[in-house]
Amino acid sequence: MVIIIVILNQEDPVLSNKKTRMSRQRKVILEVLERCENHPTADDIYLQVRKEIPRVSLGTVYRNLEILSSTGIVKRVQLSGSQMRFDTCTDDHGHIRCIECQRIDDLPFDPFNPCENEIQKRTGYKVVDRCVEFTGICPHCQGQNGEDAA
Amino acid sequence: MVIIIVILNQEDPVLSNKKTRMSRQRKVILEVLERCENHPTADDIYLQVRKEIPRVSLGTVYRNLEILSSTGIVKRVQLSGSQMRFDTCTDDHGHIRCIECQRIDDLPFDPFNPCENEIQKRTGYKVVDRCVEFTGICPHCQGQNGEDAA
DNA sequence: ATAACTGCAAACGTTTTGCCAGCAT
DNA sequence: ATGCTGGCAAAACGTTTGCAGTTAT
Repeated sequence: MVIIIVILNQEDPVLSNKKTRMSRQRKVILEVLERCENHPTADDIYLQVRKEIPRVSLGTVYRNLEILSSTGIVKRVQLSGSQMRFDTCTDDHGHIRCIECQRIDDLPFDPFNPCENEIQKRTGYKVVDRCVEFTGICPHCQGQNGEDAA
Repeated sequence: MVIIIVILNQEDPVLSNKKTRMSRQRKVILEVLERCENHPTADDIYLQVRKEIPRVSLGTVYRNLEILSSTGIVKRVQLSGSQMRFDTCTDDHGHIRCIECQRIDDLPFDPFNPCENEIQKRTGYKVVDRCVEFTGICPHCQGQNGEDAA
């Protein structure tokens, strides 16, 4: 993962266009994002970063997430709920959220590939992206209250 | 579509549980929603309703959308962009948004049905809902600036 | 010197809430 | 009389922005 940072410092074509520097704040934000499994919100990230840089501001977190996502290193994912979420993994994949505990997991496969052509054919749209969220009850929560869940 | 309203007045089991009345405002909101093709935002709906009930408030629109969606008559759809969108059609379907003109169309078929079992099997989640948004360029916009789009 | 960056605080847009009055049962 | 409802205004919430000072090149 450090590779990303090194690439950035060494004139990554995408970032060098934007004359972007790898500040301490940005580095930590990226590290948090890589460490985090659960598609954190900006505020989640802020709280994590604060452990390391106590005076960091939420504005800085948002600004950096914006810059990082404009480069494609980070992906903003709009899932249900009122907050934007962020993700380092940029390949297409869906998400599944537990309606009990709110955890969000990645789908282990892409359910859409076979559909894009079909969509293009039937709607006339030229498809450029997709975003999917399933909701359900995760195995753990099914265990906890199997009666409800079933 | 009026059927819905009639049902509501005649003690629809869902709504009668909630002791919900069909007020003029709620009726108009529902009508706007049924007339609207394009997954309107609360504000879109507010502006439409105001044509008929000039003193209606935005709060009322939100309150009613909340009530209607809790009964399942209306579905909140969280798509990209900062605003919630609403939809009368409650059967599962995906959406596709044009990145040029922002219009949103329904997908003419459900690309997920075959996936749910697979997801359940592979993630252990019990799937209860799904939400999908594709983005692309609609046929109209492809025509307008085919060079860009292609 | 320049340009990117930060923290802070204010502003912004969307949604929710509290209050009191009105209306249907 | 009760309780769902509406209008209004304020609050809440997530996010963005302006500013002045700091840091890296």
